[in-house]
Amino acid sequence: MKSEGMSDASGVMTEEVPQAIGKRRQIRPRAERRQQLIDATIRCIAQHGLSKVTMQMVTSEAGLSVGIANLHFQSKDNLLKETLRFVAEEYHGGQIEIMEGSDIPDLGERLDALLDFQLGRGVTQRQKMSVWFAYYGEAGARPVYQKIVSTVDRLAAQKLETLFAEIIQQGGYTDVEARELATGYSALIDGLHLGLLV
Amino acid sequence: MKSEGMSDASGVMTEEVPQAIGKRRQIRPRAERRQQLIDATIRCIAQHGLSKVTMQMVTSEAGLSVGIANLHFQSKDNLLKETLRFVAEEYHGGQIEIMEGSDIPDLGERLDALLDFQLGRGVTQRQKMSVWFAYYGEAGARPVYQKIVSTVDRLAAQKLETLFAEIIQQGGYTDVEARELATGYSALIDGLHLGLLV
DNA sequence: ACCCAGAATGAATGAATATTCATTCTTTCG
DNA sequence: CGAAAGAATGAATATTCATTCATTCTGGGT
Repeated sequence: MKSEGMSDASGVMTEEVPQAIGKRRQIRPRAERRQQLIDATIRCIAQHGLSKVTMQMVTSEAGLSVGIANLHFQSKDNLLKETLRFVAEEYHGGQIEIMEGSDIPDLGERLDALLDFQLGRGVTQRQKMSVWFAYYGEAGARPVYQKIVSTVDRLAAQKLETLFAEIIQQGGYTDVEARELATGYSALIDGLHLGLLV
Repeated sequence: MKSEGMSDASGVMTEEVPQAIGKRRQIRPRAERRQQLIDATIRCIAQHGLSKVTMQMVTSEAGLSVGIANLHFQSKDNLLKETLRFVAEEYHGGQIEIMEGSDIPDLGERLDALLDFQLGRGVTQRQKMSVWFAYYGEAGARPVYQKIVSTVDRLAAQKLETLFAEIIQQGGYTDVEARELATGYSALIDGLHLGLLV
């Protein structure tokens, strides 16, 4: 090892390197840095594709140094896994909150709110969707991803089925199975999202 | 450069390496080798995921030497691009053939045949689907993929809309838009495929 | 003011992997 | 048969990238 005491070897021009103004090293709590890195990862996946993401890319997108991702996430694999977990939980968490939220009493309106949430646009939403499908593409080959996605997926499907069941009961409809309705609805939404990506 | 004339430096034990019996070098036409490599690529993507595929992996899956992929496809990127093109064209080509095939006169039956084709199982079909979605995940970030997919997609959508229009006319239905029906149908099928992957 | 725990940095390292190309092998055609 | 064309091989090379870790820095506690 031994790294030649260089930095500032000149003794002159010790002006902190003029570059980007006020870029002092900042110390922040662990949780905050983790989130910062996950957000950067999402943007990178959306912009370059899961298979082209590198640690350099993510850390510089976050405005931090290369080593920091390993410091907080141990490995690249783990960073990607945690990023998927975050997106999955946020997406499905949002849905579940709407579905069981008692702040919207009318069931029909609740369904509308759900649709709004699922199809609502905005850069962020679009980026999250890119990430979501990037992982879907790898899920077949990676049990870890599959587990994360399916766990959270199943829960949302459950809630959706319940919502449909309530609507069916309240409206006195017949000839409709809540289960099938929920499956079809989910598939339709997923398919529409896919269409938006291309 | 300069490669030190070594090979067989020992001078003894020059027994052709007994390994796998009868593995003589085979010379085949360009087109055949290309297809062989594309098929191997599909299997590799389905099994390991797009981001983990390596040239070693693909060529050895094909039972050939490392260099051959670059010989026939110039680069890895190109091999992947051509693989996507193949899957896209096969999948949509199959659909289109069914939709405009005059060998099934009844329109309803034709729709059934389409469904069969789209949801029909089998290892191969499943592998192709994995590949399909792996690329979808990257499509947002890669104009090249997006172009291939959307071109072929648009064509199939067109044909599907026509089929629905015919059915609507023949059945004398009203209150239905062929365009919307086609969009919904496609989204539903895509969504169901996604569900199958997890 | 001084200390130090822990946060952050980034040059260096090494492993993984795409690509090249000199050489070897097959087949075809005169 | 002999030579030429070009297909195939795989060791060597070049590149890209994750990961490590010695060093530097920061801010709170005394």
